[in-house]
Amino acid sequence: MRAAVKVFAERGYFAARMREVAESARVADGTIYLYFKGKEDLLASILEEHADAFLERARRDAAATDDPREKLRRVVERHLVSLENDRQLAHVFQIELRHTRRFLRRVARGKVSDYLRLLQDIVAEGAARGVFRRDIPADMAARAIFGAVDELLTSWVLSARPTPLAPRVEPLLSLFLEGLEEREQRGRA
Amino acid sequence: MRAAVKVFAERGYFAARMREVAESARVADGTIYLYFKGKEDLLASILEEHADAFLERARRDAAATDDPREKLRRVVERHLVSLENDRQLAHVFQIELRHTRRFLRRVARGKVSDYLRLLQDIVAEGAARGVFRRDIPADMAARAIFGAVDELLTSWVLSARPTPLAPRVEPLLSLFLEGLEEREQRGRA
Amino acid sequence: MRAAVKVFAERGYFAARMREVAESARVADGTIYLYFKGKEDLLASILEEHADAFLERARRDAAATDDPREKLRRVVERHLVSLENDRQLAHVFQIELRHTRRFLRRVARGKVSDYLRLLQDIVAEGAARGVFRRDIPADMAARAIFGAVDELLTSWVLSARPTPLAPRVEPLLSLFLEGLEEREQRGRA
Amino acid sequence: MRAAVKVFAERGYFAARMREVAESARVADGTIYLYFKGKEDLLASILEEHADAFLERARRDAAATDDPREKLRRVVERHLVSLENDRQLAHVFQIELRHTRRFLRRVARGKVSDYLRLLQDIVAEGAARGVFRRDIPADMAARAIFGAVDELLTSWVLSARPTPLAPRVEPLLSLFLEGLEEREQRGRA
DNA sequence: GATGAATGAGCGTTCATTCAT
DNA sequence: AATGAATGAACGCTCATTCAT
Repeated sequence: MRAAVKVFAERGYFAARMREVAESARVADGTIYLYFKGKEDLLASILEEHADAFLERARRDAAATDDPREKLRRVVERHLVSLENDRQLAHVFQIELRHTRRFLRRVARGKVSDYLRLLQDIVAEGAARGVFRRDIPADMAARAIFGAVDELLTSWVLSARPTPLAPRVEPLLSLFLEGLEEREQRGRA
Repeated sequence: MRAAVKVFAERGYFAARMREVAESARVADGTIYLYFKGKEDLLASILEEHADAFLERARRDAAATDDPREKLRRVVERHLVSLENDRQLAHVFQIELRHTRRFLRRVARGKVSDYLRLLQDIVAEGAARGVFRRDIPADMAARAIFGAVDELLTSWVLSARPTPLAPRVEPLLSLFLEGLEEREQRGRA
Repeated sequence: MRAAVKVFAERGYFAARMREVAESARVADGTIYLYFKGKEDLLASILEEHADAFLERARRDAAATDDPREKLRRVVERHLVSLENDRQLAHVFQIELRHTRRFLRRVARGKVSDYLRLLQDIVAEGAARGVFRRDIPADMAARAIFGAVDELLTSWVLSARPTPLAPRVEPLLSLFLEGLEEREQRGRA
Repeated sequence: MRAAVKVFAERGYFAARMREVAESARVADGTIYLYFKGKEDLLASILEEHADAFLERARRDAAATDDPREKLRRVVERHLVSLENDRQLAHVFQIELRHTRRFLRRVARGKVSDYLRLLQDIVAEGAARGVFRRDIPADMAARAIFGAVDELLTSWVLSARPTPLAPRVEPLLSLFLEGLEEREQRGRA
């Protein structure tokens, strides 16, 4: 699977040949099919494995603090840092995972939904506690945050000379938080 | 080209057959090649035509007002409404345009850059005028806004029962603007 | 199709490569698929074309005489001579057409049924006219004759130094006719 | 081997997977190769085992009587009944054994030759004794009889609702014998 | 300009067989 | 003897593109 991430990142999913994946993994062509149903299943498995692990960690990060603002910060940081640490995986996640409509709809979007729900819950919780504005729909806020982070990562992946992502967390969060906070919270922020 | 949008939207770029496009356009297979270099050029041409038209309109929208906040509002609204009015085109823009790395990098991202520059200029102008915060990098703000709108559109395209997009403009703008504004502006907002 | 008969006869259906067929026909690989659905359809088409033509001629041969014994003679002769004149086709008919159960049952046997019916009708007519015995079921007699001819052809196809088939018609017919004839006919035969 | 007969009969030789045979025999994939050289050898072994046993019994049947007509009757009956009692085996014999030219020529036809020789010897003996006609070549008569029985069996195997084969022996024999017998014998028959 | 018959390169996957354990 | 994970050769078919008409 590591070999597949490498080959998919280097050549792109469609240009990648199963033979290349096999060679990269130092196994015979057929061996791949003992563990994966086919090329698409290989891609789906990469998603599953890493997305689940990421979601798990993100949920734990969020649970480790009480402040919804801090929860958001940690989740976004986790998102950016996870993929910054593995550029090949980032490539696969930001580009290769979006290839066919069917795949996007059935597989990739399932994981995105889980992630969006996590963000949405944090926002809704903040709204319930009076920390965040109530007039912004939580699902839209979640989607906006995800979209912003996703776009940041895509441009990072596509850029020839990528800049570090960690320093982006603060300004990005600041952008969203200052907007999400209730008036009275602003003095404190 | 209209036929191509239709077929690409219905079947997906890779599943779409040039023959289907030809049939849909009621011409012979070879005729397409009199006007387009090939399948990819067909996709690129769709992008070119609509992206340029959209950018043109968005720039005019922005130029029609002086207030940077209002500029952002009009551009975002133009973006959402343009694609809401043509779901097949939206499909192609949000999904099919992102298929191969090469295409994404060379073609699609070129247009995105132009669009990002428009947003960035508005943000920078706002910052220069003291309407927007100066501590948020304009390019990052532009990317965040584009990412949020893009994600909104993607989920709209993928959703089975899409909700109208126009009502999303206000809350989305509010989310970003309240965060982007300088402290002293907030009283007024 | 002639090229396919050649290649199938020389290499066998399974060992035959579509590329070989294409080369033999001096067309590109893909061209075959403009006229045939696939490899199996190519085989089926060979059968259809020749079996129908043979049946047509056999029926005409039979209709050209009134004597059931003579009808049988002409049909059997037509059968043997048709394939003796085209050893490659004979090969395909006797060997390659029997490859998969599904094919045998659905395609090849359909034509055999038509042929058996022709033989059976002749036998039944002879029985009705009192020329042939009535105590031999016509379908069984038809199958026995077909089986005998078929076996003769198979061994001819498989033999390294095949002997002419035409001289076999008389003794074979004699073998069957003497048995099929009513007692009283025998004096004359 | 029993497992192989079952799987070959159910799926066909080519569609049969060695794994299925192994599973059906409740052994591991590799175990088959301890006893058979490969898939084709497995098929050949099935043929060997049953064909030899059949030939043995057929020869004994023939030797048990003196009358060439009775010899033929017993051999044909043995042939039909042997396979009628084991439909899966019959399937393999009538269909699956004829798949590749090489196999047919080298393996299957060897046994057929032995069988033809048995029939031929009976016919020749009958001719020598004056029981059968001398003007019918014994090898052709043998082939005709074999072909008729073979065709009977093939149609029985392919038929969805097979009729019993035993009652076919008498009419079939009658068909051949009446034709084979010398004039003077006919009064007695 | 328009046609559409012909092209032919390109590849995921299967499965009989092997062999280290 | 038995296992079963690993092997890797082998191939039918698709479809974007071309070009003679």
